[in-house]
Amino acid sequence: MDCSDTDTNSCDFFPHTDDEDSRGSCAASPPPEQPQKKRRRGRARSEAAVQVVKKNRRVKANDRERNRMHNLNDALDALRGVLPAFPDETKLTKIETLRFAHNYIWALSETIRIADLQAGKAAEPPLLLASACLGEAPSPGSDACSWSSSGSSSSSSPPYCASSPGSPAAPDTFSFLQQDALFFRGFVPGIY
DNA sequence: TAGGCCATCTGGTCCT
DNA sequence: AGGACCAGATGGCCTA
Repeated sequence: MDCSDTDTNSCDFFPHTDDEDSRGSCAASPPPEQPQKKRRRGRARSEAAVQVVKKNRRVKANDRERNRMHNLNDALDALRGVLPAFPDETKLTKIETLRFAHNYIWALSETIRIADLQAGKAAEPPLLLASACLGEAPSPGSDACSWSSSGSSSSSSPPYCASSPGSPAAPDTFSFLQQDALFFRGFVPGIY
C-alpha cells in the first residue's frame, strides 16, 4: 500500500546489493526539465535532489531495519536452540520463546539454589526441576506456577518418564528438563 | 472467516 | 549527519 504509489523499488524484493549508492547516483541525475539558460540552480533542481536524497536515506534505513530484525530473529533462533526441544512440536513463537526462556532460567536457578541448600545436608534423591517450580512462583509477582493443580506434590515424580535421549551425565535431570519444557510452554503465564 | 503471527515499511527519537 | 532503536501501520500467510 504505502509502497505502491510513490516508492516503486523499495517494496518487497530487494536485489540486496549495496547499489543504493548507484541507485542514488543514478537518481541524482539532474531533473528532466531544466531551463538550460544560464546555470540557474533553481529551487526545482535542489528540491528534486532533496527528494532523491530522502528516498535514498529511506531505502538505506529500511535495509538496516531489515537486517536488524533479521539479527534479532537469529538471536531468537539461537535461544530456541538452547531451550529444551520439542521434536514433534512446531516452532515456538517469539513471545513463547521469551516466556519459556524466562521460566526455564528461573527453574534452573531454583534447581541450583535448592541443590546448594541440600548440599549442606544429607544427600537426597536427585533434585528435579518440577519440584523447584512447584516450590514457588517463577518470578516475583507472577502467578506462573498456578498451573500446578496440586501444588504440594512434593514427591514430584514426573508424570511420565519418557525415554528421552538424555545426557549421559544426569539422565534423570535432563529428561525431566525436557518434560518440564512442556510444562513451561504449557502455562506460559506471561512475563509481565 | 476471524484471529494470531510475522515481515516489512515508516516516521520519530535518541545517541555518537 | 547518520545510524540504532522503537512503535505503529499494513498486508500476507496459516489455522481453528
